[in-house]
Amino acid sequence: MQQVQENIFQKHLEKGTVFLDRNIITPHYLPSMLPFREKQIELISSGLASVLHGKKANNFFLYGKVGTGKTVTVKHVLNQLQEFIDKSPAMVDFAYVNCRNYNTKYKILLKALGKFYPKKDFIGYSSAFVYEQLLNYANEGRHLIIALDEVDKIRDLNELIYSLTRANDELSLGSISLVGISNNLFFKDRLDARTKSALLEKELVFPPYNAEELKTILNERVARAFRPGSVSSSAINLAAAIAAQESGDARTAIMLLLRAGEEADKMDFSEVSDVLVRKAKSSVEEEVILNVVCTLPKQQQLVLYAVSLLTDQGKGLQRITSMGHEQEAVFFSGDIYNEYKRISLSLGETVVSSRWFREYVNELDTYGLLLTTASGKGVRGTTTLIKLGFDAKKLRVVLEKELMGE
DNA sequence: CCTCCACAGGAAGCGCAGGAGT
DNA sequence: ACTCCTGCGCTTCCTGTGGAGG
Repeated sequence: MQQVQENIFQKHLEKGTVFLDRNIITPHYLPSMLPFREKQIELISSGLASVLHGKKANNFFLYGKVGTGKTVTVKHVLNQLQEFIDKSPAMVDFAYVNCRNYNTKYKILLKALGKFYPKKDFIGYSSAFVYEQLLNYANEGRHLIIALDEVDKIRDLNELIYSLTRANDELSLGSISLVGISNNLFFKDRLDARTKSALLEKELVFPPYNAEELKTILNERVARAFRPGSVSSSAINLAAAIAAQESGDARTAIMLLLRAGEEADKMDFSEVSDVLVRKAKSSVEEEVILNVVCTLPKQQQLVLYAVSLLTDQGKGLQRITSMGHEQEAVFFSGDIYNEYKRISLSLGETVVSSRWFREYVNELDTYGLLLTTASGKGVRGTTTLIKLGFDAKKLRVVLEKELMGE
């Protein structure tokens, strides 16, 4: 009697899983339908459609918080445009650039040119040459659209916008238009007037999703990402509710279900329940924080560490609330500065002036890592009260790894 | 009331790196 | 290869605000 030896990988394939197509429930997945963004899609596509009539398109500027569908919407519109010009060729081309990775004028132009001339390699050529090539490409009568995701990350944005608007004046045929995307609402203030009026020709706001909308989005994804019936409706509702409460962020909602699904597989459960979603909550939160915190400059990490250390040690001010006395982790900016100085010195890091320290605090505030309030009345004239935006213990662990890891 | 303290945030300026012009 | 220019990160200085205390 001959027994067929099973391949050792077979059992992993047959091992139960709640997923049908895990890829669909990741934040990178590009869905073909974008519920609750019909208006934005319509506005952008009608604005860009003028390139099909051989005219320059409007410059667009889109902003909204993380996970409000800015990137997905733009990619969706561009995909549709590609499909359209595949069928009925037009002198139109576009490039999508994520400026987190390509954060200077030169790198961006190079990246765009790489899309326009897939066969050529421009690495090593001068900035002026690359710019000329781009102009030549447009001057053959092409209308170009360049989408700049995370525009606020560009170091020499004024320079870039100036070059590209000037390019349009120089071109006899063709044009170059921009679609800027940002989640930093304050970054507009850092631009000079000329750049502002050029880039902000048409502005579009992406509002956060509410719990109902998130539910619809999740339901649609779950139907294709998971096996039928393997996700309880209470799990979906909870994931939507958590994400809506935090920030209206579809990315968080999707990550919650992804992690909950992975946990279900690990435990050999056949259903993703709300219990697993709740369990996934802290690990997703940590992931989000970790991503933001790790990309912070060292000095800002030190400031953040000072606040989390003081918070964790329970040294906050005692404040009187309507509920009576409560220990709350609120600090004066001066006390944080002293703690920051102490930590930096002991780690052998440079110590910045208190003026610059205040700039760091403001920046951490815009990321939501710190919550600041003007003291108003009752304390030390006008000062800033500082509170931690996230769990002190978790932040402390992450930062200690970051700062003292090596 | 005046002065001092503790701080906010604007303005000017400084050293540096890197890109452009020659 | 060299200067010149420019933007960036930062310090220094300064004006303003408002409570605390003499």
